[in-house]
Amino acid sequence: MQPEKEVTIYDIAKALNISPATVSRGLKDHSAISKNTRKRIFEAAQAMGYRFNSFASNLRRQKTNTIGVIVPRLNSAFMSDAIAGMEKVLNEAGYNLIISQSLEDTGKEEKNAVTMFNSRVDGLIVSLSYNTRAIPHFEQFIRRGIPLIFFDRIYEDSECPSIVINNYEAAYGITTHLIGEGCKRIVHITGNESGNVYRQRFEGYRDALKDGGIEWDKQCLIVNTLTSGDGEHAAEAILKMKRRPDGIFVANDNCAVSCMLSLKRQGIKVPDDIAIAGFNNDPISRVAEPNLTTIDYKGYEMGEVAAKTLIDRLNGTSGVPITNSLILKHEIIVRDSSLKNSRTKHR
Amino acid sequence: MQPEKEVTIYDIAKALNISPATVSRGLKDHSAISKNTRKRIFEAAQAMGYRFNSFASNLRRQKTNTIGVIVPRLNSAFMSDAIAGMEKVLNEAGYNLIISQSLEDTGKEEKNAVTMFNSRVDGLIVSLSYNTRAIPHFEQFIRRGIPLIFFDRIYEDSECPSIVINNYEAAYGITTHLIGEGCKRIVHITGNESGNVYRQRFEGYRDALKDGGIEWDKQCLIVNTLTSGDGEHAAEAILKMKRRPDGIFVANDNCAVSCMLSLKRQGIKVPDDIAIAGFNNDPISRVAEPNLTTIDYKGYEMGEVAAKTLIDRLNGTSGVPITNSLILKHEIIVRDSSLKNSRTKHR
DNA sequence: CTGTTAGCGCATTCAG
DNA sequence: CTGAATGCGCTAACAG
Repeated sequence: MQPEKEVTIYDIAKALNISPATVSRGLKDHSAISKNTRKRIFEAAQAMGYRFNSFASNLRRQKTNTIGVIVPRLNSAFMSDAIAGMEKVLNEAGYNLIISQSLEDTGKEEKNAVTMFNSRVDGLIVSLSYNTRAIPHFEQFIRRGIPLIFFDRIYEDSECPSIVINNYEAAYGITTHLIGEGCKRIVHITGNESGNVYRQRFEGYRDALKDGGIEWDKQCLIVNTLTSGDGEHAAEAILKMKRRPDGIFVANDNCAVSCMLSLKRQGIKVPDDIAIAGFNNDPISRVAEPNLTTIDYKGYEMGEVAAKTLIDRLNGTSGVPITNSLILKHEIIVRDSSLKNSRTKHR
Repeated sequence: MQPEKEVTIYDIAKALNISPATVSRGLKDHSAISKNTRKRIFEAAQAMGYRFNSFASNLRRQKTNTIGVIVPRLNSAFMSDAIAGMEKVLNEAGYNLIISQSLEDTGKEEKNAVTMFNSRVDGLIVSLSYNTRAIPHFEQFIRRGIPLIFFDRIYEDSECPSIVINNYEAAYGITTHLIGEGCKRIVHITGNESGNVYRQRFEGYRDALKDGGIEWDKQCLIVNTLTSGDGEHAAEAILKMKRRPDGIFVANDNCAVSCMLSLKRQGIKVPDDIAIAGFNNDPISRVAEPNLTTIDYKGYEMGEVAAKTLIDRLNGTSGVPITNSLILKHEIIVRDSSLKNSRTKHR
């Protein structure tokens, strides 16, 4: 089968005996084209199988109507929600999305950034990879005036708008909850402390201990990459501790669940021997037994807000200062994995 | 801060006193440019902050180096694996990806197809949405000679290459396993039977029953959309059945797990009262208690293969027939949720 | 090995 | 309300 030839506005113009300029305007509903001509143009375009050439348009207009998104991974409940939220808002505003994942690798993140740059995205929404500590690869965007928005895993030293939750407060709250349930010795399993997310969760945990009258013990901090494998290793480490903890606060649900299951396999009772709390309200937290106490925050909303903030910047009357950072709400979801007291009370 | 002006190959040419054509060639490592000139060009480009304009290039070459991907959803373990596999292969081959999700809505799938078409993707990889039964929205690609590859949820009546597993065989195998564990009455929970995936799983189940000497009973088929909500409803329905089943084969893990948890909440023992098996080997299947027996198939590999098949088509010496469809391997993963016999034996 | 030339399809200024 | 003319930046003949 022969590939059909592309139809251009010139072809339409010729067919209708008008000029290409008129066709171009008619196609984009320019007000200065008569209703009738416009109608004829649309009909001809339809009939001839015309398709808009966005490359020519982009080249001409020096704009792409494309937004780049770089995230650590797509395959988490939080992230795919966030992306769904962005897609909705940006599509409605007439933008397309190019999505790529850094797979928690700063090198790949840099390459992704180059691709986005060369694709001349009109704006960029980023959640940083695990180890990224500096953002020279994003500075070219800032220099060229291309709006850059961070969400969740943000770069704190930049002027860019950032959409986050209050990780400190969430961690403080959930740790306080564990203390309220009677935990005296609480281990914290978390990720690289140099990023905003895990550092703040750690700080919230630490301060909650202090304010709860529990002395902070270095032994109680386990830092890894929060994979499920890490959860199992952490469980081993915990079982080997001289002073065994009676509570664990893990900075993500995946790791929390695998840690919990490992502990259970070794005969530990959860929450009686050790109470456990996670972070993210991943669906997995509702499947694990006992169900996992965790922090809920809305990925979809975060995506929407990030996208809206970006659109503000794109349309923004420059000079007018726009809200720089937004802190969205979170919620502590208390489930069985941490309910020491309530168990005693109820049974 | 002033946005910097764009540097073009003309600027580089002027700076080096050579022609733009030479710069263009040098930049893409054309063999007919001396090593020395090439080096000077790269250095100048670097120094001047040049960035390649893919729109101009695309416009000129009538190619985009972009591949479109349309899938039902991104947020399943299988799908994000598949996409990771594609991304790897296609990136290495110099292609970019535009990804979009139909959210199981044929209407959105159609819109996505239009976007891809207007973005002039060089090729398209598709897994169909739940209800899609006809593909007029993809015919324009075929007409224009743009390679189209289906994977997993394929369109069976098309000439397009398809990458799948043998759903029939997998379902047959896992049902036979349930029968081997002593199940006499096995319910099948599945999705819309008009798509290849769920129809074949149903047929495999039905034939396994027949070959296992179990009479096929219409009552035992529950069709829904396989969400976790559907799993709960299915559990209710099962509990209301006059003849209660002793086995359930669910066409996806998510639904299987929520069904299993609902049954457990109602006091059913799994696997003793009812054995359960799922499909997909989703991480959730290893978290649920008991661990879920399921079918493993490799999303990553499927993505890689789909991408490679596409690349073959793109480079393909036309006329040479290329393998049209590929059937990848699957594996039955037996876990506790279906081990009636073994339990008896071991304890 | 390098240069000249032309045009990909569209949007926009300016002139009617 | 419409048309003529120009160029966005790059690539690929073709010609040295």
